[in-house]
Amino acid sequence: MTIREVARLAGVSPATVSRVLSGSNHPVREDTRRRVLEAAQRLAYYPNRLARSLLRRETAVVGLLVPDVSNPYYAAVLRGIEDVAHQHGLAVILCNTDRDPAKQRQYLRTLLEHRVDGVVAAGGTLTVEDLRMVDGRVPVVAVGRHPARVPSVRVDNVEAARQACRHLLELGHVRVGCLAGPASSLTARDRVRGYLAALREAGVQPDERWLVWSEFTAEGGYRAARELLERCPVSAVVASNDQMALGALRALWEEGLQVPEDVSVVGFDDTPAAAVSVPALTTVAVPTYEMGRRTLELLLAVRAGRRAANVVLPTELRVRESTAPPRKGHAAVADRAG
Amino acid sequence: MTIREVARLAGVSPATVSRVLSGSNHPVREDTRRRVLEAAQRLAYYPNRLARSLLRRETAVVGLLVPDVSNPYYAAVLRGIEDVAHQHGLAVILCNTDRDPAKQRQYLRTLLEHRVDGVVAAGGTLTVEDLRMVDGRVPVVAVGRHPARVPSVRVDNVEAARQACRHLLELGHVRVGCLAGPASSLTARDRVRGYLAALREAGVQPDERWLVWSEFTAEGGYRAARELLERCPVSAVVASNDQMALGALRALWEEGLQVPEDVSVVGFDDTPAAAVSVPALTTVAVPTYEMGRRTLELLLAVRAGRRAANVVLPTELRVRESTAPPRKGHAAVADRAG
DNA sequence: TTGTAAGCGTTATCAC
DNA sequence: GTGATAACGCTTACAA
Repeated sequence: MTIREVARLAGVSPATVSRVLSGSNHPVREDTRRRVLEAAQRLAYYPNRLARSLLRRETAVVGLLVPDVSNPYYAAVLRGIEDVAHQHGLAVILCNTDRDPAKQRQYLRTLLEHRVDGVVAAGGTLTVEDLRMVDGRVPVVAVGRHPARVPSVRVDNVEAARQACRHLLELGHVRVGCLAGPASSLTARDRVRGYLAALREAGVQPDERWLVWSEFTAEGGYRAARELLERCPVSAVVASNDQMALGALRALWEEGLQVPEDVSVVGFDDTPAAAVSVPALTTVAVPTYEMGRRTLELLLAVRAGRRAANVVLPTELRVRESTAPPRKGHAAVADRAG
Repeated sequence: MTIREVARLAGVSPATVSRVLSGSNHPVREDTRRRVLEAAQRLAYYPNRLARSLLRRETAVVGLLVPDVSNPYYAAVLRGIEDVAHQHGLAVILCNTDRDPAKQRQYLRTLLEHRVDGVVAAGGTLTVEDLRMVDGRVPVVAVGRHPARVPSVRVDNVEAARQACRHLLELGHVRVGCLAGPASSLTARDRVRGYLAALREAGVQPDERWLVWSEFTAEGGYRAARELLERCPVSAVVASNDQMALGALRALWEEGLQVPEDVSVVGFDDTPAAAVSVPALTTVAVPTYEMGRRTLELLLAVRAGRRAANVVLPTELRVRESTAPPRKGHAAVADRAG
């Protein structure tokens, strides 16, 4: 089923069919157009984009490199990206890198071979070397903090974490723990930096035992919280995302500690689960979906040769039920967690 | 940067370059091969798959139609699909249909135009009409229950829900509510059927007030649970997925009801959050990731013309902390929820 | 307003 | 073992 067969059925040349079907603005007589449309319809003809792309040197496909879609954070970003892509008639190829440099290079190679019109890198895993490989062949943009110098959309995680920690400090907490994401993640590191900054600004000397590195998962948060409780007493905890916070809630509960009475907990991202947990999580809302949308808009801008300014989206602390002032004398915490 | 330039630099013909680079088994002298590889390396040459695909009539791309990636269920399935695809050198184009028939048709059209080598449909949204459109142009397989007759990978949701409900019945519950997913979802309907079947098998006449239809989200579960509590007292609830169950936990807690002492709750899917919630959710584990893997393997089989038998994967009830026998006389429940 | 023909970058076929 | 050449299915000068 090719353009020639449609042309034959409609009694016109392939060129005319192309002009009708490809949305060219070349003039075509109205009834010719109708005949072509009808023929295409009858034959259930779908133009071959490979042929078109080969000629036009653009594919209307973009690639997305992401550590792992099953992480709700990236799933939300992806959704934003895909929505805007779809609006603009672009298809999205998904690549799960697992933060593995070799895997990522391999994906990048494939995307290049497919001659994608753009690449979106999420999760900060794109190296300078990767970027050299891509170099001018295809526009690249990033979501979230990134080592390589490419246009990006992100939030200020340092500031956001500082805000979260300050909330705790203002409630009167002094011994504030931090359940950090993997140190390989720039986002995780930024959130730790904000946490530490808030402490220092409040004149609190951070105790290194307060900081536990772990994974961005419920299980990771659970383990980190247990580790923290073993190390030393704290009256509050800032987790690096909501799943970790939820895991921490569980660990605290297992130790017989009440949230927020014995220990306050703040999460990050404001995923749907945060609002319905018991207690509902105080958390820093990160506009993940919107970040995805803006990222693709940025890519579109770069592709069109327009000026592409980096975008920093705002975060917002949502105070719910998991934070409160510390107990008067929180000996109880010290005792249990000791 | 084309194959001719590589050929020129290596001092050979394009044909030879192709033979070296495309993994053909046509013989090439060892040192010629080396020269070609070197030239390709030096020029950072990436073969153009559009040209290759046009000729070979296969693209090494598959399309995935899914209601919404930000739903963790589909994200997990997608991850399984993408992993196997990647292992076989296939790229995956992601399409979020939002269960919108028009949107889905549009995506299907795009996939057809891109000449994908296969289509995976998830979420049971593929209509018979859609299927006719695709008809023999490209293999199609499905994950989950499906109206159209295509090879599929699924679990027996009726049986799984029956198992969940029976667990409650065996604990001694009689008034068992059901928080159902959207009636537009075949999976949701199957889970309701299993729930009803278990009741009938136990000689319990289902009260229609026990069944509340809602969304597959935490918010949906929360609302459905509130609705149920307003309607009539129940001592147990089977939710149609874990997020709904989590939302129900919250609603119950707001009413001052203890889980599992006052009301037992069972979830569905066994997402990571289920294990760390308080109380930890009793739930029916659904092998989402594995379903994704098997689905792509099925597609590969169909594509290769091999026999493609439908796959039904097992589910497993995981009893944790959210279910227990009902209170002796559960007047308390009736009172509060009345 | 329509048609003819060249060519996008590969690979398969055939000759050498 | 290697090279010339003809497609693959479309779009776009250019000609009519």
